[in-house]
Amino acid sequence: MSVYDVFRERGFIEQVTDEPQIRELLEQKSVTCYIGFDPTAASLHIGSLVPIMSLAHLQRHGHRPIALVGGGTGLIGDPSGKTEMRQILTRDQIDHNAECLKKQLSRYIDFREGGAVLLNNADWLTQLNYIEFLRDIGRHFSVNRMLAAESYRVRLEKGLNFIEFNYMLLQAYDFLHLFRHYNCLMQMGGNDQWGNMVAGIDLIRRMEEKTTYSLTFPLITTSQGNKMGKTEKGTIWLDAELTSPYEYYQYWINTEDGDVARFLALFTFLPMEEIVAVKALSDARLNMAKAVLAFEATKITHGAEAALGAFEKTAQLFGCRSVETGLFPSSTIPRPDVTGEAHIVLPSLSLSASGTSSLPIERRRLDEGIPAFELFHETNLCASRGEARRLITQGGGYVNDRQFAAFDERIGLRDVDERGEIRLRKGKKRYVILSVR
RNA sequence: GGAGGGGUUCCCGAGCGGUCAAAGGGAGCAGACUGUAAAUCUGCCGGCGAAGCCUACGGAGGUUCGAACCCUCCCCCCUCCA
Repeated sequence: MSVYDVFRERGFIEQVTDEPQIRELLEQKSVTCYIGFDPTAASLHIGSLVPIMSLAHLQRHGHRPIALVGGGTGLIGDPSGKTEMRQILTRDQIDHNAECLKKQLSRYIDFREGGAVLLNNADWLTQLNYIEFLRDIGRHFSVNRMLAAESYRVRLEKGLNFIEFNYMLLQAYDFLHLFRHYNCLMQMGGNDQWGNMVAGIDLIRRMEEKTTYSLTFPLITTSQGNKMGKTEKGTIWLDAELTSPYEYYQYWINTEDGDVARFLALFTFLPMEEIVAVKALSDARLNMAKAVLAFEATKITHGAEAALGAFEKTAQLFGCRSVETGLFPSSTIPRPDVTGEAHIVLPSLSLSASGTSSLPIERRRLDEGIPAFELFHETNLCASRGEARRLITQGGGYVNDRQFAAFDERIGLRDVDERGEIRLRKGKKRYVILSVR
């Protein structure tokens, strides 16, 4: 089975330039393909996971992926898919971000000798000479046709800056450069990149008289129509410092019912035969599928140990529901023991020890007791005391799973559990753990 | 450069001298129902322990007992013309 079939089957493909030829191409032993990543931030987020996974699949099938960090194009700003001009970052910021992305990408793809290649287009773009570039490259572009491109047409209504208008040329030039120096035959990317990718293909045809290809990924949205990885609380980053493995795990476990199978296909490596079975699941067993999704996705991004930590913390906070042995046999998520009845035996480790944030609190403050709403504010569970008061009055505040009777009820020593911790909870999902010292 | 139209709380968007912490919608938060899902219903949704006070309607001044609303200057955005 070729990667192309894998892409098809798992939902990675939105558009391709030439299906039969690309299929044939990818059946060969080692093809070089590239994807660009914008260094607009110091970390990638879930939105970049589809491209990342595609590179990983390519590599698993013996091809050579090139991850191109847009250190040079980042200085310009891609207008595609954006309604407003992007904030222009400084050279230093871009360089810093590009470095960070390199590190991050190497968690998914093997860049060691002979493996994938990691490049930064700043290396060649910043060397360009304006006049030469116009004469050699610019002359191959028709402004009329560029204006017809979807990405520019949208922006024409809002205002398109000249600097951004050049983005397409630079990206096309990247492809040309990679074709010449790395024999890169295909570019992949989000569907909003289609125009830029095709521009590269045209440029290569004109200058080198060779045919190259491109493949775009669908823009992944949830069945609610929301962009992946953006929650109201902010972006879900791939960097453990910015989004903890636990939060990452939680993001996935909160996947909507209708998205579970699709996401398992895109964001895990579990075999499709197992994923297809999700259709038959409902209720509790569908939630098991979500746990598997969360576990596998977390494992890919943060490693097995972190995934296990997130799994355990989740089990402790939300109660342990183990995944049946028969479901997703390929997943390494912890299972009930052989009898199939008992719950997973979890080490009763302190929650704060399971790699999650906990806040210290001094014992003597608990002697007198602290009014609940004050503590909720202090721990950032609520943005203001007023909000905390309202929350608790309405029944949304809990200590150790006990709902407060009054907003100014005092939290004191009697609320400390045997592990020396106090668990504050807001609603169903937000926890803060206080460890007494 | 000229002419016109705008900038209101997280977003959209009403308000055009007191009754405005500012309609309505969206988002968000919580409760109920559930499955840490969705949908639905209910409540909340600037800050301060309450009556009250403070901070807010692009910025700075001014008129007025009183200004988001009127006047002046400035800044920013959009449309048309050049």
